[in-house]
Amino acid sequence: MSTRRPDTRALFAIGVAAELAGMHPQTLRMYERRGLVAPRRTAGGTRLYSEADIALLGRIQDLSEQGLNLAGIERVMDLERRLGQAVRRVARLEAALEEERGRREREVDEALRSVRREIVHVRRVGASLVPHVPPVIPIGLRPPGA
Amino acid sequence: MSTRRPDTRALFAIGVAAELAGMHPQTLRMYERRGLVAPRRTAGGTRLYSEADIALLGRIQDLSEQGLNLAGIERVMDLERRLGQAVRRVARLEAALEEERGRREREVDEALRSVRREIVHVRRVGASLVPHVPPVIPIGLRPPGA
DNA sequence: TTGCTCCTCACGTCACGTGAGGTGGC
DNA sequence: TTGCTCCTCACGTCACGTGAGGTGGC
Repeated sequence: MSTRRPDTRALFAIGVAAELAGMHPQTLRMYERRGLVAPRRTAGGTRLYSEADIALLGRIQDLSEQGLNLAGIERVMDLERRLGQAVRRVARLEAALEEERGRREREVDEALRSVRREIVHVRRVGASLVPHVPPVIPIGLRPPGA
Repeated sequence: MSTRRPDTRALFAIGVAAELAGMHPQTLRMYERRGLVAPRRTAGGTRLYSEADIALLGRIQDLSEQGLNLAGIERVMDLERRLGQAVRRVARLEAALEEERGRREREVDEALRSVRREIVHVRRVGASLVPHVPPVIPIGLRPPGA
Protein backbone atom coordinates (compact mmCIF):
# COMPACT_ATOMS: atom_id res chain seq x y z
CA MET A 1 0.00 0.00 0.00
CA SER A 2 2.91 2.33 0.59
CA THR A 3 4.46 2.17 -2.87
CA ARG A 4 1.61 0.54 -4.74
CA ARG A 5 -0.13 3.71 -5.86
CA PRO A 6 2.28 6.57 -5.42
CA ASP A 7 0.16 8.79 -7.68
CA THR A 8 -2.71 8.97 -5.24
CA ARG A 9 -0.35 10.39 -2.68
CA ALA A 10 0.78 13.17 -4.96
CA LEU A 11 0.58 16.70 -3.63
CA PHE A 12 0.48 19.83 -5.73
CA ALA A 13 1.30 23.45 -5.10
CA ILE A 14 -1.47 25.89 -5.82
CA GLY A 15 -0.24 26.74 -9.32
CA VAL A 16 -0.28 23.11 -10.44
CA ALA A 17 -3.53 22.40 -8.63
CA ALA A 18 -5.16 25.39 -10.29
CA GLU A 19 -4.01 24.24 -13.68
CA LEU A 20 -5.22 20.70 -13.05
CA ALA A 21 -8.60 22.03 -11.97
CA GLY A 22 -8.76 24.64 -14.72
CA MET A 23 -9.15 27.46 -12.23
CA HIS A 24 -7.43 30.60 -11.12
CA PRO A 25 -5.10 30.23 -8.12
CA GLN A 26 -6.90 33.07 -6.39
CA THR A 27 -10.14 31.16 -6.79
CA LEU A 28 -8.60 28.23 -4.95
CA ARG A 29 -7.51 30.53 -2.13
CA MET A 30 -11.02 31.95 -1.94
CA TYR A 31 -12.56 28.49 -1.76
CA GLU A 32 -10.29 27.69 1.13
CA ARG A 33 -11.25 30.92 2.90
CA ARG A 34 -14.91 29.94 2.44
CA GLY A 35 -14.25 26.49 3.86
CA LEU A 36 -14.95 24.51 0.70
CA VAL A 37 -11.49 22.98 0.31
CA ALA A 38 -8.84 22.46 2.97
CA PRO A 39 -5.44 21.69 1.45
CA ARG A 40 -2.56 20.73 3.67
CA ARG A 41 0.20 23.24 4.27
CA THR A 42 3.97 23.08 4.45
CA ALA A 43 5.63 24.41 7.58
CA GLY A 44 6.24 27.59 5.62
CA GLY A 45 2.57 27.96 4.81
CA THR A 46 2.51 26.82 1.19
CA ARG A 47 -0.73 25.00 0.29
CA LEU A 48 -0.45 21.38 -0.81
CA TYR A 49 -3.40 19.97 -2.75
CA SER A 50 -4.04 16.21 -2.78
CA GLU A 51 -5.73 14.42 -5.65
CA ALA A 52 -8.85 14.24 -3.53
CA ASP A 53 -8.68 18.03 -3.22
CA ILE A 54 -8.39 18.30 -6.98
CA ALA A 55 -11.42 16.05 -7.43
CA LEU A 56 -13.34 18.19 -4.97
CA LEU A 57 -12.42 21.28 -6.94
CA GLY A 58 -13.82 19.59 -10.03
CA ARG A 59 -17.09 18.93 -8.26
CA ILE A 60 -17.26 22.54 -7.09
CA GLN A 61 -16.64 23.68 -10.63
CA ASP A 62 -19.45 21.44 -11.87
CA LEU A 63 -21.97 22.93 -9.50
CA SER A 64 -20.69 26.43 -10.10
CA GLU A 65 -21.21 26.01 -13.82
CA GLN A 66 -24.75 24.94 -13.03
CA GLY A 67 -25.24 28.35 -11.49
CA LEU A 68 -25.01 27.56 -7.79
CA ASN A 69 -23.22 29.99 -5.52
CA LEU A 70 -20.78 28.81 -2.90
CA ALA A 71 -23.35 28.56 -0.10
CA GLY A 72 -25.46 26.33 -2.34
CA ILE A 73 -22.50 24.24 -3.43
CA GLU A 74 -21.54 23.55 0.16
CA ARG A 75 -25.09 22.59 1.07
CA VAL A 76 -25.58 20.45 -2.02
CA MET A 77 -22.37 18.52 -1.47
CA ASP A 78 -23.40 17.78 2.11
CA LEU A 79 -26.85 16.63 1.02
CA GLU A 80 -25.40 14.46 -1.73
CA ARG A 81 -23.11 12.82 0.77
CA ARG A 82 -26.01 12.09 3.08
CA LEU A 83 -28.20 10.90 0.24
CA GLY A 84 -25.43 8.57 -0.87
CA GLN A 85 -25.19 7.11 2.64
CA ALA A 86 -28.95 6.62 2.79
CA VAL A 87 -29.06 4.95 -0.61
CA ARG A 88 -26.25 2.58 0.35
CA ARG A 89 -28.04 1.80 3.57
CA VAL A 90 -31.22 1.00 1.67
CA ALA A 91 -29.25 -1.41 -0.49
CA ARG A 92 -27.73 -3.11 2.54
CA LEU A 93 -31.08 -3.42 4.27
CA GLU A 94 -32.71 -4.87 1.20
CA ALA A 95 -29.98 -7.48 0.95
CA ALA A 96 -30.32 -8.26 4.66
CA LEU A 97 -34.06 -8.63 4.33
CA GLU A 98 -33.70 -10.95 1.37
CA GLU A 99 -31.11 -12.96 3.27
CA GLU A 100 -33.34 -13.10 6.32
CA ARG A 101 -36.27 -14.38 4.30
CA GLY A 102 -34.15 -17.14 2.82
CA ARG A 103 -32.81 -17.94 6.23
CA ARG A 104 -36.29 -18.25 7.67
CA GLU A 105 -37.33 -20.79 5.05
CA ARG A 106 -34.13 -22.72 5.49
CA GLU A 107 -34.36 -22.78 9.27
CA VAL A 108 -37.98 -23.82 9.42
CA ASP A 109 -37.12 -26.49 6.92
CA GLU A 110 -34.11 -27.54 8.88
CA ALA A 111 -36.03 -27.63 12.13
CA LEU A 112 -38.60 -29.97 10.64
CA ARG A 113 -36.02 -32.12 9.01
CA SER A 114 -33.94 -32.52 12.16
CA VAL A 115 -36.95 -33.55 14.17
CA ARG A 116 -37.86 -36.08 11.51
CA ARG A 117 -34.38 -37.41 11.52
CA GLU A 118 -34.63 -37.97 15.22
CA ILE A 119 -37.92 -39.70 14.84
CA VAL A 120 -36.45 -42.02 12.27
CA HIS A 121 -33.59 -42.63 14.56
CA VAL A 122 -35.94 -43.38 17.37
CA ARG A 123 -37.80 -45.84 15.21
CA ARG A 124 -34.64 -47.65 14.27
CA VAL A 125 -33.02 -47.61 17.64
CA GLY A 126 -36.26 -48.28 19.37
CA ALA A 127 -37.77 -45.30 21.06
CA SER A 128 -34.57 -44.60 22.86
CA LEU A 129 -35.28 -40.91 22.89
CA VAL A 130 -38.53 -41.34 24.70
CA PRO A 131 -37.82 -44.17 27.05
CA HIS A 132 -40.25 -42.77 29.53
CA VAL A 133 -43.18 -43.58 27.25
CA PRO A 134 -42.03 -46.92 25.88
CA PRO A 135 -45.07 -48.50 24.28
CA VAL A 136 -45.95 -45.75 21.82
CA ILE A 137 -44.22 -45.34 18.44
CA PRO A 138 -43.88 -41.76 17.27
CA ILE A 139 -45.41 -41.30 13.83
CA GLY A 140 -46.81 -38.56 11.65
CA LEU A 141 -45.23 -35.35 10.70
CA ARG A 142 -46.89 -32.36 9.19
CA PRO A 143 -45.49 -29.30 7.45
CA PRO A 144 -45.67 -26.09 9.52
CA GLY A 145 -48.68 -24.36 7.95
CA ALA A 146 -50.90 -27.40 7.82
CA MET B 1 -62.74 15.97 3.56
CA SER B 2 -64.64 18.47 1.45
CA THR B 3 -65.67 20.83 4.24
CA ARG B 4 -63.47 19.50 7.00
CA ARG B 5 -60.52 21.78 6.46
CA PRO B 6 -61.63 24.67 4.30
CA ASP B 7 -58.56 26.69 5.28
CA THR B 8 -56.17 24.37 3.49
CA ARG B 9 -58.03 25.06 0.28
CA ALA B 10 -57.68 28.80 0.59
CA LEU B 11 -56.21 30.66 -2.36
CA PHE B 12 -54.54 34.04 -2.22
CA ALA B 13 -53.86 36.75 -4.75
CA ILE B 14 -50.26 37.79 -5.07
CA GLY B 15 -50.57 40.76 -2.73
CA VAL B 16 -51.89 38.64 0.12
CA ALA B 17 -49.49 35.80 -0.63
CA ALA B 18 -46.56 38.21 -0.60
CA GLU B 19 -47.65 39.63 2.72
CA LEU B 20 -48.10 36.15 4.20
CA ALA B 21 -44.66 35.15 3.01
CA GLY B 22 -43.09 38.46 3.98
CA MET B 23 -41.88 39.09 0.45
CA HIS B 24 -42.26 41.58 -2.35
CA PRO B 25 -44.90 40.70 -4.98
CA GLN B 26 -42.31 41.15 -7.70
CA THR B 27 -40.14 38.59 -5.96
CA LEU B 28 -42.97 36.09 -6.17
CA ARG B 29 -43.36 36.78 -9.88
CA MET B 30 -39.63 36.27 -10.34
CA TYR B 31 -39.71 32.95 -8.48
CA GLU B 32 -42.44 31.80 -10.79
CA ARG B 33 -40.48 32.86 -13.85
CA ARG B 34 -37.53 30.85 -12.51
CA GLY B 35 -39.73 27.83 -11.98
CA LEU B 36 -39.52 27.72 -8.18
CA VAL B 37 -43.22 28.22 -7.49
CA ALA B 38 -46.16 27.53 -9.78
CA PRO B 39 -49.34 29.19 -8.51
CA ARG B 40 -52.63 28.51 -10.24
CA ARG B 41 -54.14 31.22 -12.39
CA THR B 42 -57.64 32.58 -12.91
CA ALA B 43 -58.99 32.63 -16.45
CA GLY B 44 -57.98 36.29 -16.54
CA GLY B 45 -54.40 35.42 -15.59
CA THR B 46 -54.35 36.46 -11.94
CA ARG B 47 -52.09 34.24 -9.85
CA LEU B 48 -53.69 32.23 -7.05
CA TYR B 49 -51.36 30.97 -4.32
CA SER B 50 -52.36 27.93 -2.26
CA GLU B 51 -51.21 27.39 1.31
CA ALA B 52 -48.74 24.85 0.00
CA ASP B 53 -47.37 27.57 -2.27
CA ILE B 54 -47.02 29.87 0.74
CA ALA B 55 -45.19 27.16 2.66
CA LEU B 56 -42.87 26.65 -0.30
CA LEU B 57 -42.17 30.37 -0.37
CA GLY B 58 -41.23 30.15 3.29
CA ARG B 59 -38.78 27.36 2.56
CA ILE B 60 -37.27 29.36 -0.29
CA GLN B 61 -36.90 32.34 2.01
CA ASP B 62 -35.16 30.15 4.58
CA LEU B 63 -32.57 28.96 2.12
CA SER B 64 -32.20 32.41 0.62
CA GLU B 65 -31.43 33.83 4.06
CA GLN B 66 -28.79 31.15 4.38
CA GLY B 67 -27.13 32.68 1.36
CA LEU B 68 -28.12 30.23 -1.37
CA ASN B 69 -29.01 31.60 -4.78
CA LEU B 70 -32.02 30.36 -6.68
CA ALA B 71 -30.17 27.63 -8.59
CA GLY B 72 -28.92 26.28 -5.27
CA ILE B 73 -32.31 26.53 -3.62
CA GLU B 74 -33.91 24.52 -6.40
CA ARG B 75 -31.24 21.86 -6.22
CA VAL B 76 -31.29 21.68 -2.43
CA MET B 77 -35.05 21.29 -2.28
CA ASP B 78 -34.88 18.44 -4.78
CA LEU B 79 -32.11 16.72 -2.82
CA GLU B 80 -33.97 17.17 0.46
CA ARG B 81 -37.03 15.57 -1.06
CA ARG B 82 -35.00 12.60 -2.25
CA LEU B 83 -33.17 12.33 1.05
CA GLY B 84 -36.50 12.31 2.86
CA GLN B 85 -37.74 9.48 0.67
CA ALA B 86 -34.57 7.49 1.26
CA VAL B 87 -34.74 8.01 5.02
CA ARG B 88 -38.35 6.90 5.14
CA ARG B 89 -37.46 3.88 3.09
CA VAL B 90 -34.67 2.99 5.50
CA ALA B 91 -37.17 3.17 8.36
CA ARG B 92 -39.62 0.90 6.54
CA LEU B 93 -36.93 -1.62 5.68
CA GLU B 94 -35.64 -1.69 9.23
CA ALA B 95 -39.14 -2.38 10.49
CA ALA B 96 -39.59 -5.11 7.88
CA LEU B 97 -36.29 -6.69 8.84
CA GLU B 98 -37.20 -6.65 12.52
CA GLU B 99 -40.58 -8.15 11.70
CA GLU B 100 -38.97 -10.79 9.55
CA ARG B 101 -36.56 -11.78 12.30
CA GLY B 102 -39.38 -12.15 14.79
CA ARG B 103 -41.33 -14.13 12.26
CA ARG B 104 -38.45 -16.49 11.70
CA GLU B 105 -38.11 -17.25 15.38
CA ARG B 106 -41.82 -17.70 15.73
CA GLU B 107 -42.10 -19.98 12.71
CA VAL B 108 -39.17 -22.18 13.62
CA ASP B 109 -40.56 -22.40 17.10
CA GLU B 110 -43.99 -23.16 15.80
CA ALA B 111 -42.71 -25.83 13.44
CA LEU B 112 -40.95 -27.60 16.24
CA ARG B 113 -43.88 -27.28 18.56
CA SER B 114 -46.38 -28.61 16.06
CA VAL B 115 -44.23 -31.63 15.36
CA ARG B 116 -43.84 -32.27 19.03
CA ARG B 117 -47.56 -31.97 19.51
CA GLU B 118 -48.17 -34.61 16.90
CA ILE B 119 -45.67 -36.92 18.40
CA VAL B 120 -47.44 -36.67 21.71
CA HIS B 121 -50.72 -37.25 19.92
CA VAL B 122 -49.39 -40.32 18.19
CA ARG B 123 -48.08 -41.65 21.44
CA ARG B 124 -51.46 -41.32 23.02
CA VAL B 125 -53.52 -42.61 20.12
CA GLY B 126 -51.04 -45.29 19.21
CA ALA B 127 -49.72 -44.95 15.67
CA SER B 128 -53.20 -44.45 14.32
CA LEU B 129 -52.05 -41.98 11.72
CA VAL B 130 -50.34 -44.50 9.44
CA PRO B 131 -52.73 -47.38 9.10
CA HIS B 132 -52.67 -47.40 5.28
CA VAL B 133 -49.09 -48.63 4.95
CA PRO B 134 -49.22 -51.56 7.26
CA PRO B 135 -46.02 -53.51 6.73
CA VAL B 136 -43.71 -50.67 5.99
CA ILE B 137 -43.27 -47.82 8.31
CA PRO B 138 -43.31 -44.53 6.47
CA ILE B 139 -40.19 -42.62 7.12
CA GLY B 140 -39.09 -39.14 6.28
CA LEU B 141 -41.56 -36.50 5.46
CA ARG B 142 -40.66 -33.20 3.97
CA PRO B 143 -42.50 -29.94 3.85
CA PRO B 144 -43.84 -28.85 0.44
CA GLY B 145 -41.01 -26.57 -0.78
CA ALA B 146 -38.14 -28.84 0.11
C1' DT C 1 18.87 34.19 -7.56
C1' DT C 2 14.56 32.90 -9.96
C1' DG C 3 9.98 31.67 -9.89
C1' DC C 4 6.41 30.54 -7.10
C1' DT C 5 4.08 31.31 -2.87
C1' DC C 6 1.79 34.16 0.71
C1' DC C 7 -1.67 37.95 1.79
C1' DT C 8 -4.73 42.15 1.09
C1' DC C 9 -7.04 45.38 -1.71
C1' DA C 10 -9.78 46.56 -5.56
C1' DC C 11 -12.42 46.23 -9.61
C1' DG C 12 -15.78 44.13 -13.23
C1' DT C 13 -19.61 41.23 -13.88
C1' DC C 14 -23.70 39.06 -12.87
C1' DA C 15 -27.74 37.40 -10.04
C1' DC C 16 -31.22 39.02 -7.40
C1' DG C 17 -34.49 42.02 -5.31
C1' DT C 18 -37.30 45.90 -5.93
C1' DG C 19 -39.25 50.10 -7.89
C1' DA C 20 -41.59 52.59 -11.87
C1' DG C 21 -44.70 52.84 -15.56
C1' DG C 22 -48.42 51.69 -18.42
C1' DT C 23 -52.41 47.95 -18.93
C1' DG C 24 -56.26 45.11 -18.02
C1' DG C 25 -59.16 41.79 -14.82
C1' DC C 26 -62.23 41.72 -10.58
C1' DT D 1 -64.87 53.42 -10.41
C1' DT D 2 -61.23 51.90 -7.18
C1' DG D 3 -57.60 49.02 -6.05
C1' DC D 4 -55.24 45.23 -7.37
C1' DT D 5 -53.40 42.62 -11.07
C1' DC D 6 -50.59 41.89 -15.30
C1' DC D 7 -46.05 42.67 -17.78
C1' DT D 8 -41.45 44.89 -19.04
C1' DC D 9 -37.66 47.79 -18.11
C1' DA D 10 -34.22 49.54 -15.13
C1' DC D 11 -31.45 50.32 -11.21
C1' DG D 12 -28.87 49.24 -6.62
C1' DT D 13 -26.54 45.81 -4.08
C1' DC D 14 -23.90 41.98 -3.26
C1' DA D 15 -21.32 37.58 -4.29
C1' DC D 16 -17.83 35.95 -6.93
C1' DG D 17 -13.90 35.72 -9.85
C1' DT D 18 -9.65 37.76 -11.00
C1' DG D 19 -5.91 41.10 -11.30
C1' DA D 20 -2.26 44.06 -8.96
C1' DG D 21 1.11 44.86 -5.57
C1' DG D 22 4.33 43.94 -2.09
C1' DT D 23 6.39 39.78 0.83
C1' DG D 24 8.56 35.61 2.02
C1' DG D 25 9.40 30.26 1.43
C1' DC D 26 11.61 26.72 -1.70
